[in-house]
Amino acid sequence: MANTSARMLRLLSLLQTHRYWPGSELADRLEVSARTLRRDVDRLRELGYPVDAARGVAGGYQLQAGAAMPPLLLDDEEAVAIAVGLHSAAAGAVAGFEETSVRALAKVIQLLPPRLRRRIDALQAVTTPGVFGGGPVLDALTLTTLAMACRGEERLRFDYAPREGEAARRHVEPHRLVSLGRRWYLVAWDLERGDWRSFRVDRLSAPQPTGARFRPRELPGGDPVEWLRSRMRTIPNRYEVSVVIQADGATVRGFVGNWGWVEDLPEGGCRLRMNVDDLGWPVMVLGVLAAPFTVESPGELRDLARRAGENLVRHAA
Amino acid sequence: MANTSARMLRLLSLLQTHRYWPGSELADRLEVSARTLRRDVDRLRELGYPVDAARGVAGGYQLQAGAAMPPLLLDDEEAVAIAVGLHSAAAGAVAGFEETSVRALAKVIQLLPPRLRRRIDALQAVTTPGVFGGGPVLDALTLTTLAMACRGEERLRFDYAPREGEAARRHVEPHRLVSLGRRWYLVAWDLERGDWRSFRVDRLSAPQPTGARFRPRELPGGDPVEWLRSRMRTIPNRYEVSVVIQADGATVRGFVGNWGWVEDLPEGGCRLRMNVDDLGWPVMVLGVLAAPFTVESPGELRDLARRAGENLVRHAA
DNA sequence: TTCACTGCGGCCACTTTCTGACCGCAATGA
DNA sequence: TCATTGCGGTCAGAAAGTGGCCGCAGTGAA
Repeated sequence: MANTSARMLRLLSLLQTHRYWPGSELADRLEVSARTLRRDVDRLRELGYPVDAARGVAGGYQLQAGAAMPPLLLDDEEAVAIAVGLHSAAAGAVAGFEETSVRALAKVIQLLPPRLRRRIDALQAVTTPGVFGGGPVLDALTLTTLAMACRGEERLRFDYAPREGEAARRHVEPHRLVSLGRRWYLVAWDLERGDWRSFRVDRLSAPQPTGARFRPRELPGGDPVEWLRSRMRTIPNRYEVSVVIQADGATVRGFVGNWGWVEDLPEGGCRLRMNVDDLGWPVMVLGVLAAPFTVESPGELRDLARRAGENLVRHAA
Repeated sequence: MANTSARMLRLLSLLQTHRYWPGSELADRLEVSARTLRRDVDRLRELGYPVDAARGVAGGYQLQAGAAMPPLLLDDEEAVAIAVGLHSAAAGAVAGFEETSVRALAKVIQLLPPRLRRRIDALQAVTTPGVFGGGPVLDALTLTTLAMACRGEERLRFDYAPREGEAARRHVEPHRLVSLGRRWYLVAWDLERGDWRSFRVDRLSAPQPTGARFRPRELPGGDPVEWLRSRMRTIPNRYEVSVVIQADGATVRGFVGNWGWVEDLPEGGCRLRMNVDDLGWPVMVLGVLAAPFTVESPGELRDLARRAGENLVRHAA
């Protein structure tokens, strides 16, 4: 039967790569009779994959979008592209998709043949550098290891360097990875302390799944993001930027994309709000927009902008 | 046999989502005896998927990375995350991966159930806004339609508005999508003109696969990217930026990531090179680095930086 | 060390499915 | 009109999948 199953997969793969296939060619490639091919196609249809067929002189088969996602049969290139895309999405390139991307990435990485993995590792750190300074640089491996441990409900040991105090080895039951304010946190049950804790992933190193599985405990309140947020409230460390800019709202919006909120003002111009760790980014935006602006908050942004401006003028002579 | 095949896929899916599975549970879920499960696992192994097994009291099965990429069995969330990640990678979020990402995206989109497709469409244009102004905004649908037509070797009609002259309907045999300098081009055999042509994707609209398949012709020289580049040489429109910065090379590198090349200078500092359409981006970098710099080229960058600086100083008061 | 647990794989008998060959039918487009 | 191509019924022989049984072999806790 390995034959049949494998053949079905091959058929699906063929249908996925080329849009149209004449039946005779498919039968040829699969090394079966046309009758059997028809039966295979039927089987696919029974499994819920909608295979269209066209009769007549230029007939053939084609796979259409259906109710369920068929198994994706990827070649090397595609697998790498997917991993890389998820990588950058996990790093925050697409706001709101960090966590889902990491989960998907963990799955892909786990299955990726080593030779492809090497190609991706070469692309290194998860935090896309260059978008703007923000966010600590993380090891993709660390992040996906954690994601896999969460998914697999597997205990975990790692070194953790808290803000104060000494680094120490921890032993936890990982619960969820949460991306909050351009930082990653692991929410986990600390086995030694017998309580829920959160760990900043960038302070964590050498994670090792122990292999021991566990039955997940219930997090108080249920929602890890809420739990973490309420925990973080005591340590606010971000800037609330608010700037009025004498420029078209649409232009500004196009510029900051989903890294900020732009509100059109009735008297013309717009107000830009951003939440950032690092004021470098708003300064960049102001610098390149080349439009009059007024900083409402924070004061530090004003100083930073002035200094940046002076630096530019001085050296652009 | 639909049973067996479907069961194998389900087994693979189970092994992909949870890292460890006790055999009894798998057998339970698949509604077969333990003996048959063992056989199924064997079959997977025969197909090349390395399933590890652990004996003893906490035994179980687990899927490992193997030589080939197994079929990815995705749930809704993951499929969306992958599409979104590829989206942003196709838009140039990860330099050098635009084309592969579009190819992979085309495959995913083609298979995506409509309800998921809607979720992704809601995320709109392919060009991630906000990274910096550059790049025209493209419709993801257009791009993937083209990619699918290329892959499927299917003739295509579309409206094309050349730089000069009137828009007209074209009929082509699509060959390859090429991303060059933050723009997308379709390299195709123009059926009316009987010659190879390149089309800027952002000037192209209403693409429609005709359904007619064709046997791909050979592009002169073979390499579409080279072919296109040599064609473009007559119309250069990018800036070659070169700036010496009195700052640590590593810092700068961390900032510009793969949007530029940083070269450490023996006398200290570094030289940053970038290829851009829009000088806004290098100005941003210079602005936020807050380090002395010297613009080597182009002259326009100097002016732009000065103006941006003056603007910052004036309004940051 | 012992013992319970779990995976491994041979064997058997029975059942189910798969396969290729043949057929006539139906849709398609030249 | 006609060649082409997909559809699906039927048949008989071949191939496979299945559950139940067995003893064996690692593993880790008591």
